[in-house]
Amino acid sequence: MDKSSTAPKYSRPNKREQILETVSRILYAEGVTIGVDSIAEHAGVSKMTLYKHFPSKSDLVVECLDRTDVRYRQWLDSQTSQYFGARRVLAIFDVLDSWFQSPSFRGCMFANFSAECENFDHPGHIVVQTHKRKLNEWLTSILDDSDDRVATLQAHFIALLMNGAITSAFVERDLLAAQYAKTIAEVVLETRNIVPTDSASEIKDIATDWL
Amino acid sequence: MDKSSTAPKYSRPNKREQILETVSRILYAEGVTIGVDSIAEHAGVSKMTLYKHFPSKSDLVVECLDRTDVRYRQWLDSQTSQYFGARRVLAIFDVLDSWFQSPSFRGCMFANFSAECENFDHPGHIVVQTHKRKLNEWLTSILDDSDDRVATLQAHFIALLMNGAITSAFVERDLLAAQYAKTIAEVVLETRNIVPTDSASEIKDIATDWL
DNA sequence: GCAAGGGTATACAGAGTTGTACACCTTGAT
DNA sequence: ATCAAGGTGTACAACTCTGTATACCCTTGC
Repeated sequence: MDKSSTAPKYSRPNKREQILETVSRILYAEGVTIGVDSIAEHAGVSKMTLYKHFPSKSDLVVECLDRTDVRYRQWLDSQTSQYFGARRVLAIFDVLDSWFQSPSFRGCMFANFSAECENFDHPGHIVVQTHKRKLNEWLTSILDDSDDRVATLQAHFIALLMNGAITSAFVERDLLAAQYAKTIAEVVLETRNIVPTDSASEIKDIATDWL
Repeated sequence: MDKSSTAPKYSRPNKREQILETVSRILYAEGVTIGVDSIAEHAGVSKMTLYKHFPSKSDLVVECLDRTDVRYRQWLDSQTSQYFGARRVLAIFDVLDSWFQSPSFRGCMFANFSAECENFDHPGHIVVQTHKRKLNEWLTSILDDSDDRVATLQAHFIALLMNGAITSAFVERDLLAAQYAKTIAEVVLETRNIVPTDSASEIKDIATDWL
C-alpha cells in the first residue's frame, strides 16, 4: 500500500472521470455487492474521495451502469460496422464469441445487477431497462426492413438469442454458445415470413407451483 | 410474534424436510443474500434449529439448490408429459409462458445464484452446472433423433432459447419472451439440416476491451 | 510565502451479518 | 413420573458494511 511512492502523484485532471472509468470495470468484475472499501482500494483512491464525488454507493453504481451501457453498445456498434443488414446482425455473435473466450467474461452486467439487487426500488433497474430498450432499437435500425413490424420482431428475436448466448456461456460455461446462437440467427433471419404467433397454447391450467 | 399460539405445535415429523421445502422457495423469492435471521423467521423456525440441522448457511443453500433442481425438472417433465418429440419441446415454452406471467417469477434461480455468488469456490456452482447438464440430457432424450448428433445439437439450441426467454422475461420484463422463443424453436426444429457451423468468423482481432 | 482546494489516512458510529452459548420448554418412551 | 431428544428465545461475540468526522498533506494561484 505505501501509496506515497507509487500513487497517482496527486494528478488533478478530472478525478471523477477516472473513478468512473475504473469503478465501472471493477463493478463488472466483482459484482455490485463489493464493498466501498474494496472499490476505493482497487480504484487507487481514498474512500473519502469517493464520497466527495458521489453522494452514495448507490449513485456511483447507477452512473457506472450508465457508462457501461454506453460503452457496451458503442463496442458492438464499432466492431460490426464493416457489415450491413442481416450480415451485421450475424457479426454480433462473432463479437460475442470472442468476448466469451476472454477470461474476464462474467456474463451480462445488467442481468447480473437484476439478479444481485433484489431491492426493486433501486434506480439502477431503470438503467437496466433502458439499456435493453436501446439495444433493441439499435438492432431494429440495423435490420431496417421495408415492413417495420418485421424489423421489430426480428430485433426481439435477436435480442433473445443474445441473452440466451450470454446466459449459456456464463452459467453453463458453454464456450460454443455464441456459435449456437449465430446458427439459430441465420435460420431466423432467412425465414422472413415468421408470424408473430398468438401462441395458442394447448396446455391448460399449468401449475406454476414448483416454486 | 406470539408463536406460542399459532406455531407448528412442536410437531416432530421430519423438521429437516419441512425446512428444506420452505427455505427453497424463500431463497428463490429473496435471493441467496437474504440473512439467516430472515430465513428462520419466514420458515417459522428458530435460528438454532436451522443450525442444528445444517452446519452453515452455505450448506443449507446448496441443499436448497439441489431440491429446486429436482423440483423444476419434474415440473417441466410432468407439465409437458402429454406430448412427444418436437411437440413436447414446443410445449415447454407454453409452460415457461405461464411461469413468466406469475407474480412470483424472479428469473432462473441458478442463473441468479451464478450472478449473486461471485465466490467461485462456493459448492453451489457445481449444483448449477449439474442442473443445466441434466436439463440438457432431458431435452436430448425427448428429441431422440435417429442421428444422435442432431438431437444433441438441437437440445443445445433449445436450452439456449430457454435461457434467452427466461433472461428476457426477467431482465427486460418482456412478457412475450416465451412466445418469441417458441416461434424461434418451431423454425429451428423444422430445419433439420442445420450444420454445426465452424462459425468461421470473418472478423479478426476483435477488441474485448469494452470492459 | 501562503492560503485554499482537493486528496489522504485513520478512526469510528451504527447497522447488519454469521454463528454460538445458555437456559428453558414440549413431547414421547419408558 | 421422569428423562432424554429436539425445539425455542434471547443474548452475544466477532466480523463486515456504509457513511462520516477529523486532522493532515500536496499542489496550484496569487
